Amino acid sequence: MSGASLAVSTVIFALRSSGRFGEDGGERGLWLPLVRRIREPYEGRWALPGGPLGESEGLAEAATSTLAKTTGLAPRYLEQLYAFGDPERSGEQAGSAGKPAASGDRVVSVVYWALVGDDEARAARIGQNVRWFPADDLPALAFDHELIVEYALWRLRNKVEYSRIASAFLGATFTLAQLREVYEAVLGRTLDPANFRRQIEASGVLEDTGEVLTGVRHRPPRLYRYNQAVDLADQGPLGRLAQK
Amino acid sequence: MSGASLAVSTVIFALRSSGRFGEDGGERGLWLPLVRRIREPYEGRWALPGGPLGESEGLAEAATSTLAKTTGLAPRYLEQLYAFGDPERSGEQAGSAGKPAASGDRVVSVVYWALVGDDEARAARIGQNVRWFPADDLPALAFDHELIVEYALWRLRNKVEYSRIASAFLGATFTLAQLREVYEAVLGRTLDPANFRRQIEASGVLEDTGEVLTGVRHRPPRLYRYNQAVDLADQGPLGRLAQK
DNA sequence: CCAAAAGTGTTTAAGATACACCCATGG
DNA sequence: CCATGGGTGTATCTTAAACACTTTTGG
Repeated sequence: MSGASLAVSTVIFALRSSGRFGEDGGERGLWLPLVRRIREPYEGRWALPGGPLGESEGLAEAATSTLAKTTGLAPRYLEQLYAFGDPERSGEQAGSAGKPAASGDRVVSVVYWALVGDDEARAARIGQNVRWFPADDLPALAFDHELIVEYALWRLRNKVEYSRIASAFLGATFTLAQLREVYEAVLGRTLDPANFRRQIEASGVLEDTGEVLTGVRHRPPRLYRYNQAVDLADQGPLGRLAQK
Repeated sequence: MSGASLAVSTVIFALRSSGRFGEDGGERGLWLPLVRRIREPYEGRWALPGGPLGESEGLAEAATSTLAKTTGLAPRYLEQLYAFGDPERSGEQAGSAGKPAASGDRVVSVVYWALVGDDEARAARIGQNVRWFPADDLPALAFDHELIVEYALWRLRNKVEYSRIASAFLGATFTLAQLREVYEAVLGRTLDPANFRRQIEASGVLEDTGEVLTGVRHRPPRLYRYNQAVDLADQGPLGRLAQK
């Protein structure tokens, strides 16, 4: 009936220090895992993890299972990005040295984007054909995956400014400085600590745990947690559907 | 390979006076065309227009062709809304008297939303099983289409505030009052004419045509057109892809 | 001249930004 | 007591909202 087969792919973001992945220190930045293609088309190129949609699987469910298979992680946040379905998107890319696909295999990809926690990503099991890359320094990708990653980054940077998704990169409790560092890394610019504090407090998304973080060689910062009543990401009527 | 067939549906919005469709006068409001289902499941119920994805058709292309088949219209604006693919979404709805679907026919729907012009919608050819309904007073719909329409309305109302999509409801040139009426109808509240003028002027999306609209029994208003250089709807990296 | 909507000006309030300054802890 | 980041106060700038007022047409 339908003229296309259906796949689900996921853009997975983690926030890590910019040295080698798994080490501490240095600037924090966004990283994402890619898988190396072992078949034509684009054999040998890096691509977004994904796979065909299972018979009785929901779309978000398929994205979650891809994420688990690739990294062994569960997403802290998951949202649909876009459905890509141009007939030519499996073919050659302009200016690319990649091998063009044989035509006839039409694939529509429903793409999700996910955020995983800092600590969890560190412990992520990594397979033979899986590697993490800095989001701002990617190799040439298969298919139209470069456009997809670019769009996912754009969505993430927009959304971090009007929702509380930044919390997905952190643990259950955190200091305002840690939260601010997430914002700074995602947005790529520094923020005034004083004004950041006021903005977050005014938004009402934080709760004071009453505890402080000790062991630092300066005044101990308070620990906060996110207010459960505030939705992780405002998606309107889709809210109940998105994070079930 | 894939366990689901693929369909493309479209939520089509027109802005019309709230009397009977095709007449003048009264409040302006959003209307949308629905088609009556002539087969199980949900036979006799109203549903969003749509159909299976053609073999060599792009997703947006399929949405446009559905729109043409249903209303004879070309969209002034078209954007992907969401891909719906829960395995149970073809089944019965809670509290509904509709007939549940036979299971086994899994359908993933990529849904688009479209805006059509006032004047064009008036001349739209209407088929036997197609009827326009006010967006705020819909009958019970088939499948999960009520949720889909609700989400489309939410997106439209959000987007009208930070993009220039309102122009899609108007002709090539228009007065500020006409533009304001579009905003008021979509948002469902009145806006201060003085402040509206300043906001729009400050945003830089309008160009003065130098002409005025005559024949009104008060001071003739200026006619404006939209600045081509400003993108119709900011979709970031997808901009080039969205309106091609 | 009058009604009606176009268009301008002004006042006020709210929000964002910049930055000075005090606080509390480890060493 | 000093260095360091946590946390507070405040002056300033920008933007949005409310609303009085002037302008220009048709009747």
